[in-house]
Amino acid sequence: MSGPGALILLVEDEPQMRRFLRVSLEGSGYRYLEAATGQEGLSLAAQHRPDVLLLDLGLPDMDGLEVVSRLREWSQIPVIVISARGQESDKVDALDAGANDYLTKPFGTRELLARVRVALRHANPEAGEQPVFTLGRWRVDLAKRQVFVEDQEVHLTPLEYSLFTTLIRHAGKVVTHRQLLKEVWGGAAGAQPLYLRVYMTQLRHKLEEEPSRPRYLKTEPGVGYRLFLED
Amino acid sequence: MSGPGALILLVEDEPQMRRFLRVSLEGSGYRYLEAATGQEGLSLAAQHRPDVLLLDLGLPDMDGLEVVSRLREWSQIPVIVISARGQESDKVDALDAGANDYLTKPFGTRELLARVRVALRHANPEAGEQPVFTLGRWRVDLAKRQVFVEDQEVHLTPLEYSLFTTLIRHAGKVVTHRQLLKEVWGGAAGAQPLYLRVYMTQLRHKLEEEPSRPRYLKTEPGVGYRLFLED
DNA sequence: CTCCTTCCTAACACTTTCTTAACGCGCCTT
DNA sequence: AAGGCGCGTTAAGAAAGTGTTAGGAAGGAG
Repeated sequence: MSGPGALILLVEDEPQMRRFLRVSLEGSGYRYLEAATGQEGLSLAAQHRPDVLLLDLGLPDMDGLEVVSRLREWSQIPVIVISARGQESDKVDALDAGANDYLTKPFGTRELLARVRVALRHANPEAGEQPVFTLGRWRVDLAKRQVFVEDQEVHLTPLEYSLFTTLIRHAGKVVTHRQLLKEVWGGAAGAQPLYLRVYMTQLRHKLEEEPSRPRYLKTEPGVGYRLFLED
Repeated sequence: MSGPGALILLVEDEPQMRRFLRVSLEGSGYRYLEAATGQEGLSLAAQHRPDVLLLDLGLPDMDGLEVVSRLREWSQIPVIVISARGQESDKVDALDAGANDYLTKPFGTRELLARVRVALRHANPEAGEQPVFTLGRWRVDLAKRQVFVEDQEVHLTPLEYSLFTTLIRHAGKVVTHRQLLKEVWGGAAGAQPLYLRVYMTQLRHKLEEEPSRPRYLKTEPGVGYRLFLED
């Protein structure tokens, strides 16, 4: 997760500051977690693997620097330190302990958010493994929006692709007619079960070896369709 | 190269500041390069691939922000901006343009060095970035903004070039209409899908052998466009 | 100011995709 | 065995999306 919806963990003991940052971060579309102590912060970081950690140095239970170095024992999560201490030696120590950035209070919200964006940008230079779905002779590269059968690319129209990936998302499970129509054609009205039959036929012709006796794109009579995982 | 011996490029027009930083950096064991203008800085960056770039925003020949975004067209080299301007909006703009850090003059040497160490620590292990992209008969020098077909230079207008390099950045993947309009025309409103059709036509005429049956600049109907990598 | 480049816009031809209808087949019920 | 039902299949028209061209507006350079 790198764009909006990224998870930010704030470790800060001052309630007023927490409330302020919470509003700023949630208002910018980030998911948000908070801890009031270093112990709690480390434990939450381990549990939830946030995308960025905002760390106040002045914590009651342990030194902020220790939080950073403990975290760095197992994680490369970007850490932005926010601190009232503006001494150069404080900054140097924090940065050398493993922090990625150091912001002195008071600071502007917009600068903080910009630095969070930098951290997120840096966090995954496409580190996230590309989502590729494979099944039998099929390979689907969700990122590139490409479908291969026996390493031969097959072109799918937008609706075909949408229908197919919807089944992939629910791979193995039955997806009802209603659910498919909703997810592929959008909640709007007008979508008829007939569409499903037409497009399932087309998908089978493009993807199945024997379209008339499908191996993976199975019909569940009276209920819906299912992408069969077993062989 | 990431530890001592790393190469630092300083882009700064003020001789006094240059001398000062040179002493600090060389004294810390870094290899050192300098440029007095944005143009020279970009060119040196392309030639020598420094591990970190220190950039003064107040350059005589071009805006510092433009240096960053030009650089980001082909390189992920960490950029630390050093500037006399301390306004929050300056910081936000620079960071959003692609800078990794922002330091306001005057600053302490030790803090600068600590931030350089952070940048180096972060340095991309995946050094595979090339300022030159080649595909079939095409060669694109991202640093110099030059495009060649069969070693013959082809002139692209700014928008054509931007559209082309956007597709290159996402080479192989489908780029949606929305995304292209956002990245090429800027988030602002008014951008219409019609623009894409017009400029794709022009690109194809300038770059493709058979513009009406493109080999690389493919359309994904209803979705977007894709720079096709396979043959 | 004029020339030149680049960008935006509109019109029209064309292609792909979507929707719709008709028909065939097998299964179950009566 | 006949009829109803659900699903698969096919094809054709409608709709949506795309390619192409050209001309005028806007902006910058000399």
